[in-house]
Amino acid sequence: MKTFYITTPIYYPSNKLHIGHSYTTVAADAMARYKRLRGYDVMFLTGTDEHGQKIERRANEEGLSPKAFLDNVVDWIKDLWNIMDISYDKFIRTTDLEHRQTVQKIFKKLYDKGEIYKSYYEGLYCTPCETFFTEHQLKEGKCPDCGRDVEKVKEEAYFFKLSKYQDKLIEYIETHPEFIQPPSRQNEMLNNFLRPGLEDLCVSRTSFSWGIPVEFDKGHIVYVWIDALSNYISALGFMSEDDTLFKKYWPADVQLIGKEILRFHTIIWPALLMALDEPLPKQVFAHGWLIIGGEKISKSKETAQKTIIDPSVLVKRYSSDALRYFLLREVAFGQDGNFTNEALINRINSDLANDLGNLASRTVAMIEKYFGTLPNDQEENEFDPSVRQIIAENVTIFEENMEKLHFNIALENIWTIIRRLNKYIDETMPWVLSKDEANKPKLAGVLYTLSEGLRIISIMIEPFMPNTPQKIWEQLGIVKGETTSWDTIHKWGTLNKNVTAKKGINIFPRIDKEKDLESLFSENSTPEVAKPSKKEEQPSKEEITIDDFAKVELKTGEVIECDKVPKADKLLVSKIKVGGEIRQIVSGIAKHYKPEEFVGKKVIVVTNLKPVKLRGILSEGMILCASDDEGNLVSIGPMEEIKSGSIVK
RNA sequence: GGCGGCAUAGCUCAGUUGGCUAGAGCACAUGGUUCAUACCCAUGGUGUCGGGGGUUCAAGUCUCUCUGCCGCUACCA
Repeated sequence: MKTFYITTPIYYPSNKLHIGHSYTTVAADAMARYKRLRGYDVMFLTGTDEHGQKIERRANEEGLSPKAFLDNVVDWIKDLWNIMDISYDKFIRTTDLEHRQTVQKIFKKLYDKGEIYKSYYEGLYCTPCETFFTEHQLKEGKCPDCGRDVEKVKEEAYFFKLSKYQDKLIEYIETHPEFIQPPSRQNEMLNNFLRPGLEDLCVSRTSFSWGIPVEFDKGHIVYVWIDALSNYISALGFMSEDDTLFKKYWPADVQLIGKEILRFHTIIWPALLMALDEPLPKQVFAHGWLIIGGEKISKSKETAQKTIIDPSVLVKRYSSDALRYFLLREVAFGQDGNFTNEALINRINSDLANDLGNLASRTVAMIEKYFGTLPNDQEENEFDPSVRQIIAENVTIFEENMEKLHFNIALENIWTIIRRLNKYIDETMPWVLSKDEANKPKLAGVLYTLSEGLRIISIMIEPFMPNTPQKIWEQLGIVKGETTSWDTIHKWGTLNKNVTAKKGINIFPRIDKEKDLESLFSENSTPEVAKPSKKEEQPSKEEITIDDFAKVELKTGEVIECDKVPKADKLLVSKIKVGGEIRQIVSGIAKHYKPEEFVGKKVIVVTNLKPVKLRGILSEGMILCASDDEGNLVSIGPMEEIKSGSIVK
C-alpha cells in the first residue's frame, strides 16, 4: 500500500491557538483525508513545541510548573482539534519521553560524526560598535562600520556545521523545484541566505533550563532547532528500538508550514537531515497568512475588533464543516487572505446554503413528493449528456488540483458541478413533467441524475467537510460503503436506480447576517477577538531595584533636526537639544515618523547610554518610544512644558 | 539599500508556451420559475488589463522605464 506522510508544524502553546493555527491544521487534515479516501496508508502528524524560556515564564506567571501549565493548554488544543474534526494520527509533544530521548540521540550522533562541535559563541566583536560580525560581513578583516580591528569573544556552546551544507542545499533546491512550494519562495531562500553564505548554527544554550539537556554535557540545553525540528522523525520512532514507522513513512510527502518558518524548514531542517544521512522531505509547502482586518489603516482597528477569531466559538456557531470549507475555499493556498466574520457568513449563505444545501433539499423534496422511491422505468433527456460531461471533467481536474494542494480551485470544481445541477433542474422542469402521468419515466430519470450527481458531490466534499456527506446520504437512502468509495465518482450510474428519499433537516441553514454579526459579540462576554498574533505579549522583565533604575539617566529634549539615514529603511538620524548640548541620535522609527514631522517633538532621551555607530553614523543615546504588538509606535515626551534637559525619573 | 513578487470589472481573484468579441465568484439590476433554505435559472460591464516607451502581422501575456503596494533581508541601543 502506498504511504502518505503529512505534517503540520508543532505549535508553541504559550497561549491558546487561533484561527491561523486552525488554518494550517485544517489544510493538512483535508489532504490527509483525501489521501485516505484514495487508498493511501496515511500518517498525519501534529503536535506542540513545549520547551524554551517563554513557556517557562508563562508557567511561572500562572503559578504552575511548566508541565502542569502545558498539560492544560494541550488539553485545550486537543479539544479544539476534536471539535474541528482533525483526524491526526499522532500528536507529538516535545516533552514526551520518547522525543526527548530521540533528540539526545540525534544530538549525540551528530556530535560523534563531527557535525556538531563544541566551541564558543565566537563572535567577531567590534568593541566600540558593540556588535558581532560574521566573516563575510567584515571589510578586509576589519569592522565594516568603523574600520577598526575586531576581536573574538567567547562563550561556550555547541554548533552545527550548517555552513558545510550550503552548496548541497543550493544544488538540491535547484534540482528539485518541487521541494519548496510555492516556487516564489525558492528565490527568497536562495538569494537571501544560501548564496550569501551560511554560518554554523548555535544549537545549545546555557541560559535557560526548560528543555532537553545535552546528554553528555548537562549544563547545556538543546536549542529549538534540533529539539523542535526533529519531532517530524522522532514521532516515527527514529533512532528508537522500534523504528518501523520511520522506515515506513519517511521521507514525508508534504510538510505544511506557515511562511514565517520557511527558513527553518528549507535550510536548517534539510541540512540536519543531510547530516544524519537521511532523505529530505519531498515537499515543504508554505501557505500564506489569514490577515485579520487587513492592512487598511482607516478600517483596520474597527474590523479587527469586530472579528472573532477563536475557532471554537466559530465552530460551535457555524459547525466545523462550514468553517473548514471557508478556510480552504476563500483564500488561494499559499497566498495571504483576509479573514472576517462577514466573509465567512457570506460563504456559508451563498455556497453552502443556497447552492449545495438547497440543491439537496429540492432534490430530496421532489423525489419524496413525486415518488417516494424512484421506479426502475427511467428515461434520459437531452440535458443528461452535458451534465455527465461536466461532472467527468471536473472530477478529473479536481484530483489534479488536490495533488497540488490547490484546495480553493478544487472546491471551485465541485461547485461547478453543483451549479450545473441547479441549472439542470430549470432545464428539465420536473414540476411540469409531474403533471402528466406519461412523463413519469422522464421525471424519474431527472431525479436519478440529480441523486447520482449529489452522491458524487458528497464524496468529493468529504475531505473538506467530513460530517456533511453522511447527512446527504441519509436523505437519499445511501449507505456508506461500496457506493460511497472514491473510485465510484468516476463511474456514473453507481447509485441504485430505486432511490428512496426522506427529507431531513436542512444541511446548511441560511444565516441572518446582520443579526448574527451582532449576536456573535453579545453572546460572548469575553470574545476572543482579533489581535495580530505574530507577536506574543511582551513578558514582564525581571524585578529591579531603584538603584538599578537610577543607573539610567533620562532627560527631556527637543528634536531640532531630523533626516533619513541613507541606505536604511527604518533609521532616522536626529539632532536633539538636551539642555545646553546637542546630541545626535539614530533611531529605528522611519516607518512611523517622517523626518520633517519629527522635528520640534519634545522627547525623552537616555543620555548615559554608551554611544554606538549605526550604519556608520554615531548615535549618542536613545529616544524613548512606546510600541504595541500591532506595530504602532509613538515617541514619548513631557505632557506639559518643562525646561529642556530636565532630569526624568 | 539588496533580492523577489504583485498591480486585470464595485469587491475577491483566474488568465497555460503572445493570437479570435478579456473571464469566474460575490454584490447590484432586470426578466423567468416555483421543486426548493426569500431559493434557483437567464440576461446585463463604455473594464484606458497601474502610467509611458519598445519588439511583433498580433501583447494583459515579452522587453525597458516610471509609479504604487507586498514579501524576504540588513540597519531598529
